[in-house]
Amino acid sequence: MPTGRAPEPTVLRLSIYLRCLRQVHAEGLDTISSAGIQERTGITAGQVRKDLSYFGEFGKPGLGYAVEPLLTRLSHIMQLDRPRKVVIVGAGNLGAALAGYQGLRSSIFSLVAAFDNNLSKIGRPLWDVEIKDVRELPRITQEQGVEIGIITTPAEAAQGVAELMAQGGIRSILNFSPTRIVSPQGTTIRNVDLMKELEVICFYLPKP
Amino acid sequence: MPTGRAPEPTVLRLSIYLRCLRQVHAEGLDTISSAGIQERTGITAGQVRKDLSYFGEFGKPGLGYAVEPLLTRLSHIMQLDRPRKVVIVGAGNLGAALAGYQGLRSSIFSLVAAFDNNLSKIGRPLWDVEIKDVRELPRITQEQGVEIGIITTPAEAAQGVAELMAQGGIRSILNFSPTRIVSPQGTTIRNVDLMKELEVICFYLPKP
DNA sequence: GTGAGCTTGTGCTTTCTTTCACAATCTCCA
DNA sequence: TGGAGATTGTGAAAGAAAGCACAAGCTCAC
Repeated sequence: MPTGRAPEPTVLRLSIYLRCLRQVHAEGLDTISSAGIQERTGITAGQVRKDLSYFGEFGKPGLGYAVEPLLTRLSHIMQLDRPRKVVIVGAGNLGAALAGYQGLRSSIFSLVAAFDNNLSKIGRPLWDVEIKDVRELPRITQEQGVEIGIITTPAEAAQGVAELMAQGGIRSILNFSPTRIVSPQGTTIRNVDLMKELEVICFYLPKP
Repeated sequence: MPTGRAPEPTVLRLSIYLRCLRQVHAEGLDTISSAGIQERTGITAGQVRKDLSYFGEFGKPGLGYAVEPLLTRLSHIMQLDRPRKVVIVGAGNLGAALAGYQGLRSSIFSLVAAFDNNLSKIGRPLWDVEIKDVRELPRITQEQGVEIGIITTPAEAAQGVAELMAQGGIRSILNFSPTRIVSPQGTTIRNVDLMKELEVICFYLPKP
């Protein structure tokens, strides 16, 4: 097991391995080799082995990896082995769509509230939660022990929301707004930028 | 100007520069330095200069970059200088949210249709387009010259949809379904994996 | 018990990115 | 016109990630 901590690209792939393992497990297989993972994920076998080796020795030579134990270990490493509460700020189209997402009603994630600053939305139901005033965010997230925040507001509001979240004890933020947020002290931010993806895809369109 | 083509990380940043430049332009500035871009985007000035240098010499020493010309040049490089037609397949929550996205009704992108395979959805309106039978996709995209496809179906359907898209002449695909798609010959795929983002964010939660 | 056959973990090599630093170039004001 | 000040473009160095190849280890059939 290497000494330093895993590089970011490895962490991104961990989530892919996890999905693969869940599927393999559902299919009833007990064991899978790095070559088998390559076949299902497209990630080369060598890469798989190197990635996993950052966290320990999980495989048996000649046999491969035992699916269930590896699933358990990886879930633990990814900190997906206990429930996490999530809030969404910005009850527009995207916010509403994400709020309805089944992945936020799983054994791991649960959506506890949605927030907006638009008075005509506040108080209304959104799927199975109620839209609350964003000014209540710090109090509510603190009280409920919310750890993850999702931002789906317009760009102008994003920085302020991130700060409210930090104030409310949220440590990890997923930002869908098309702007850079300067991380409040102690928080991690990941950006998902739909417009960027759309533009980048154009770059790769065949040149005339 | 370096000979080879730009590395992928550079292309991703190009889109960020573009957004920054649009904003700076809207503010009425004529000129911006790499340091100025760093201030607004967080990308280091040296990185900015190197990225841009892959495509030409756009700046003037002592002055910086002329905003409008650079905007034009970058738009051209990203192939964002002419309209692109887009279709969405999968009229669920996420598909519907994306279909309503203003960015798909801009001077560059226009949404021409949404598709689904669910009979109860086919024929219904979705914002300003109609939901059509996915089996009509190849014909319609071919006729209309659609270049970009967005997949928001469940995982099981994604591969088949990608193939229909390829058949309909689509060359670039944005895949939101939580699965790996094997690119049909001649198409580029970019994946946006929401569940993955959510899981990865957990990894970065402070360890207890 | 033993050997054939897989498959892992990992050091080494190669490739890809980022950072650094500075000569060259341009502007602008006196 | 000339010189101070700013800022670029880029080669060279450092750093990060991916690919490779193989010794070591495990299994299983006979």
